[in-house]
Amino acid sequence: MENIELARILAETADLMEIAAEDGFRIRSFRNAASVIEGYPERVASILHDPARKVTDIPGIGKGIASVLEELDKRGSFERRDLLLEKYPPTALEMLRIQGLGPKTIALLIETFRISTLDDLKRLAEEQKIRTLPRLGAKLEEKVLRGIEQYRKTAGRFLLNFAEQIATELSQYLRETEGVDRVTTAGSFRRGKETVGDLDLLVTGPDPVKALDRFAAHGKIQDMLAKGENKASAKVGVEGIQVDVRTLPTESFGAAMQYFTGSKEHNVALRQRSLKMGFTLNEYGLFTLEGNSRVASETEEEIYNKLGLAWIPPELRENQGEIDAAENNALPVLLELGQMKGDIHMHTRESDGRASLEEMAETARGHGYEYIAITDHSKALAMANGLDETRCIAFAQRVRALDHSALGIRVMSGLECDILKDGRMDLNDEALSQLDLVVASVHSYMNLEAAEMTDRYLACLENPHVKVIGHPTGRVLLHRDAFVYDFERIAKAAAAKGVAMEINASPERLDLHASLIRIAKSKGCRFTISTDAHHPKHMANMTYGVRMARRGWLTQPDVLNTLPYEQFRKALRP
DNA sequence: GCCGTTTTCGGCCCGACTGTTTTCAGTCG
Repeated sequence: MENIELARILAETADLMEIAAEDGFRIRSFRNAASVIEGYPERVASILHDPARKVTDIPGIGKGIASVLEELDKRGSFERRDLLLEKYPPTALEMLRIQGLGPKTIALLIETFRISTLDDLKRLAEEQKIRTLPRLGAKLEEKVLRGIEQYRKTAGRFLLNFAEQIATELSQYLRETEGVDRVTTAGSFRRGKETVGDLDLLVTGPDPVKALDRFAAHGKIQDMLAKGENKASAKVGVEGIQVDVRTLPTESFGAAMQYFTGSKEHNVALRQRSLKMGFTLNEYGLFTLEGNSRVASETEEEIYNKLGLAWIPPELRENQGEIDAAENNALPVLLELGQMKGDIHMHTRESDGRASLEEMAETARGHGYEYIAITDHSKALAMANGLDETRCIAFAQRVRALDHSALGIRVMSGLECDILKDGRMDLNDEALSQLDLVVASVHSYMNLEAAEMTDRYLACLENPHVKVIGHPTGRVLLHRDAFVYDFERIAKAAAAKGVAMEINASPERLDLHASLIRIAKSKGCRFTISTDAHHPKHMANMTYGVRMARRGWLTQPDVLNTLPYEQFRKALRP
């Protein structure tokens, strides 16, 4: 079992334990173990199998969790979890995802009404049964109905990092098939969309059909939906992500890539263009309307070129002006991951990070960065152990003392400072003035009316110490919608003040999303891309932020942290 | 359940909001 799966099962068990009202500290230990394992640089299962090693050497793993891990490794579950699942339906875990419902209410609802599905829950709310229970009322019923709707809207989609893990694993596996040359990912994953509904894998080679048999034999296949000569579909893993594998003759590889990468809108526009030019385009190639002879099919470049277009990077294929740009040779030279010179939003153990500043600096060096900024939370985020003025100043001094010589990389002393309800900063100007970089973020009062939220951001921009707006819309993918406010106005004001907009690269956020990036750019904004890393491992998420920037048509000069250190400092709001 | 020790127990992170209450339990971050 992979680390991420072990982690997921431990975290889910913690959820069930919470519903069962077990000891809070024990629950926290399970959660902590899950997060440690998720971020552990080595395969925990390998340590379990190595008699010379002990999992209890991993901090956060003691005797109890060690035996749980052993049982998990052997049979995929463990006794405590089995007992909990007997008592509560697995859908109880889904109910926890509904905003406004917590473990106590869920336990009460399950015990009182014996409900087991989300539909049952929905019916309870509609029939106004929830309000018959003590301390629960009409407002909660409304909230539950809204919450179920939101949950259903996002179910069946997966985060980019999860999709990437499955795609990488299956591609490597299929590539080992005899007769297979090439396995590539198409679809929304290739376009870098922030969430992915299903994965499309394209297989070519002299004898690609064997790949379908091999796919069907993979241990993670839960449910084989279809399998024929050219295509197989299956639900994969406990999460049930749908994976489609298609086999293709080598000569139609380019056409298939083009066709299955999409988007649908881009392809429709491209096919219309083909018809006008006397061609027809499908997944096998570009053909003449008269005589049906093949014009192009082996590579995407060929197809685009025959249609009078420059090759269009997948991230732009949304029919949002890219076809015109390709026709006029006006496509942007998109930002590349290798151009990033620093990561300037990250946390350490000083607030809610999991590593020391030295460890973060070392990992950043490994990524080849010239500089980083340490931006721990401010005091309003009490649960994250946020810094007050005194701690902030002391920590900044410590960072300064270590910068450069001791850490081998430029380290800026920064802060992710909360924007209070009225737009004031959480820490006073005296403390903020001592810092190299203040990222201002909203973490509270997220449901303000649009006008009030707009005023809040406008007020925040007035503070001269604010250099970057962190995760500007607050969205959490598959979980929480973006804040509602006048984004154009804020973007314009930020551009005028020289405040950069962050593209938060965390796969849970990917905030800003592409259309807002384009709006902000059109208003004159510049950007930073940062991972918001709470663990050294998270610094690798930069790739997702860059993909999002590419979807927003950004080029190297748009992004401040592509600049060398001195220039970066000068480019920040003065 | 983990950890650290003044080492086999006792501490472990908590402030604020919401909706229901009329003093607070549950949820969220």
